[in-house]
Amino acid sequence: MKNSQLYKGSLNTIIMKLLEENGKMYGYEITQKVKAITQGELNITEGALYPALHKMEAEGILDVEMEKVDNRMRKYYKLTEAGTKETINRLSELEDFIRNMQSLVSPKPNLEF
Amino acid sequence: MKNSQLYKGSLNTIIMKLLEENGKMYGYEITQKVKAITQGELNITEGALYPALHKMEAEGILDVEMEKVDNRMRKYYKLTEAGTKETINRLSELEDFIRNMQSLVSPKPNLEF
DNA sequence: CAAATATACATAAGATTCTTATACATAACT
DNA sequence: AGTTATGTATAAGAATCTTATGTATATTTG
Repeated sequence: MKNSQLYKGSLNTIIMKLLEENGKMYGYEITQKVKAITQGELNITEGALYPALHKMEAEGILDVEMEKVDNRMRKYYKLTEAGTKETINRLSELEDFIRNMQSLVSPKPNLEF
Repeated sequence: MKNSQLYKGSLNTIIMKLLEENGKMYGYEITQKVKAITQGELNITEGALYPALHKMEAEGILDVEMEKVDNRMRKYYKLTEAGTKETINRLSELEDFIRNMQSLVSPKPNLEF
């Protein structure tokens, strides 16, 4: 994804959130969207992306729909019903994660005194 | 660490930040501190912690100091000079990471219109 | 007082996730 | 004609973590 190890473990959540927002997307589109949103800071590699998509499909999180555009094949992915539910959990976990990390790096002043 | 995959890759940053803040700490103390700060949400396992500490020591990020307390051994870790510099980078990366993740999950409204 | 829990460190096997490299194919640009 | 962009795919290896186990002392609890 980039040099920072921190993104490890966040790819599925990112994909699910983008699909929740955009209905359906294809792999290459996801990489470009993420690059655009993060202003080039986060580049998802194909070696990480495609296995992740395949796994989520196998798990019943995603559905696939093939489409031929400009003589090139596209595989559109969208969330299944179970995937939509799981996305809610993932986003909630992400909020907790961010909150916990912020607590760790910028501890609140002790309000008891 | 917990059930959420999101913490994967953040352990070293957490350790470094705690050591920057507290001067020196030993392994068990780190696990308890993290548990307290996150109100029990994040539990660092020994299987993750000790190899991480040993690796950072080997990389010159941490220094070790043994101490015997109550007839039990403690290994205190503290940041080396190089470790202190690296901590600044890591914390900066963490800020970027959190900012990017927030952009991805809660995209800002387009201000061009 | 015996058993369980807390304190304290350590490692090994396996799972998961990612990087790096490679592969194939078409379209567009230079 | 060659490079870049678009588009998907996989395989080998690295890195990080989980789970399980091991050792040892101190404290609490039934």
